[in-house]
Amino acid sequence: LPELPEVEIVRRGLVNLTPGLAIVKIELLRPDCVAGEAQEFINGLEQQTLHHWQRLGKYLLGKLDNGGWWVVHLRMTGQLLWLTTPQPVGKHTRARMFFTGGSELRFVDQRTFGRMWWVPPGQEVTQVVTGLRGMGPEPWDCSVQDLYQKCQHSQRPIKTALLDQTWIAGLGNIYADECLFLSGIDPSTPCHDLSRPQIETLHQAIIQVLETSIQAGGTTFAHFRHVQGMNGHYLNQAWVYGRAGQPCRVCGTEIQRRKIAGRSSHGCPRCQPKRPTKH
DNA sequence: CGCTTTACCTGCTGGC
DNA sequence: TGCCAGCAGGTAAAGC
Repeated sequence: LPELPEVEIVRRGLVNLTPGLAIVKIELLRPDCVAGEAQEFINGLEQQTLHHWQRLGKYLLGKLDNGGWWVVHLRMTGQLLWLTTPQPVGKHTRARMFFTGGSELRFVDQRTFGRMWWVPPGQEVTQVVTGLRGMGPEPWDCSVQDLYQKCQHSQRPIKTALLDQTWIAGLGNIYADECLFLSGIDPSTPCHDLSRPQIETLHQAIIQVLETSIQAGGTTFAHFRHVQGMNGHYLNQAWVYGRAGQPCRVCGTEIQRRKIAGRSSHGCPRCQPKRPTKH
C-alpha cells in the first residue's frame, strides 16, 4: 500500500537507474493499466529517453527528453520492478518496458487499480492526469497555519481530512492512523473542534512520521517492494494500524477499529480520548 | 458546496 | 472440499 514514503523510495530508485536510457519497447499485457488509448501510450513513449523523475503526492512523473511525461500511480498493490536478467512473467504482470542496455522495468499489480499515463510534449500534466488537479502541498510545505485554517472551515472528521489529497499530498490510511495516534487525537474528531496546540502536534507528527519512514527506506509500515526487489517489513512497526483487539503499545488498552467515511480507522481509546470541544 | 457513500478489482479469510 | 460474504484501500463519481 504505497504512500508518500514508499513512492519516494521508488522515485529514488528510478532516478539512479533510468535517466539517459531510452524506452525501446513497451508490451502491455493488460492494456487497461494505461489511461486513454493503449496504442497512443505505446507510440508516445517508445523510442523516448528518460530525463529525470519527480514525485507529486503518490504520483511518479518521469520527464522525457522531448518534454513529454510518463506518469505512474501505484494505487493499492502496484510495483515497479527493475529487472536486469530475464524473469518469468507472473500472473500479475501488467506492462513491460524494455530499455536500452537490455533492462526491463516491469509493472506488476495484483489488484489492477494502478494506472499509467502519457502526457504529450507541450501539454500540462494536469490536462491529462486529472488526479493532479488541486493536489495539495507536500507535508513539509504545509504550514501549521495552513492546516489550522483548513480545520477552522471544516466539520469533517480529522481522519477523513488527512486522507484528502487536496489538503496534504501523500498520506494514506496507514500513516494517517499512525499520525493521529502519535498526536493523541481521536480520528473522529471534527476538524473544527481541534485546538491550535493539537494541530501543532499533529503537524509535527505528520512530518516526523513521513521523514522517518523515508529514512528507513519506505519500509516502516507498508508491505512494499523496492524497484530492485527488497521486501518491506509487513507492518511490524505500527502503533495502531492493523492492530485491532491487540493491546496498545503505550498503555495496554485494546486497540479499536471502526469505519470513518468508509475507511477502517484504528486507535487507542485511552491515548486518543474524545475531548470536550474548544468552544 | 460540503461531506458521505459507492464502485472499481482481486486475493485472502472465516463461517457453514 | 466448496461456496460465499466480508474485507482491504486510493481515487473518481454518484448521492444526499
